[in-house]
Amino acid sequence: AVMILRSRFLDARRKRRNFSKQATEILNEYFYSHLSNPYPSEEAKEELAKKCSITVSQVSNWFGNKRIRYKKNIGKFQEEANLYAAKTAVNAAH
Amino acid sequence: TNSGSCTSSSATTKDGTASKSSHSSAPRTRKKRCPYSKFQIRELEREFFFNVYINKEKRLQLSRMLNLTDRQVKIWFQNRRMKEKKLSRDRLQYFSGNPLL
DNA sequence: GTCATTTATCATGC
DNA sequence: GCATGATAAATGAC
Repeated sequence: AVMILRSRFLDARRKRRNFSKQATEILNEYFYSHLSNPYPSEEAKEELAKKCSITVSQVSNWFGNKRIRYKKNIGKFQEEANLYAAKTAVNAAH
Repeated sequence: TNSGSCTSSSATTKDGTASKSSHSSAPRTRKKRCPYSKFQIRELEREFFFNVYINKEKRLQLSRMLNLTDRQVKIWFQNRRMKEKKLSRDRLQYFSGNPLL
């Protein structure tokens, strides 16, 4: 039984599973509303992790990947950026 | 799988003193990340298992054997310790909320 | 020394 | 076939 858990843990790490739609939504909202400084504090990471039902490490991974991939091709993310910019604007109005 | 593309030499030749020039901002090109070979990893892991912190002496010896710089070996051990710490954290989290225990 | 990070690479999802 | 999450070298703050 222990061996089963152990092996399950070992391959559960690199086996990739996409995050839920809601989780990606939450992460993107934070990223594009902090585009000038997309570096969440440790506390912010914990809160995001809780809201997204993922680990803090996964939040760090997501922001690391997002920052570099956004920087490398801003044009590709322009549409996405506008989308979330509008979304946060609406939220602010409420 | 990768062979000779990354082995030693590239930036190590005479490092530094290139001072010459590159005026003001010398954003010295970040060394390209080159994955280590299976053999290099095996030897590094062997030594890590033996001792999580490596001597300067063994470090030099190992770097020569693996055709890496001392700095690379030093950095590898630092990263490896961080990996071990993260593995511990993940194990704890993974097995903590487990219904079968 | 640790540790967050950058960057390229790896492995998978679809 | 790329998008995406995780990991592996490399840097820099402290």
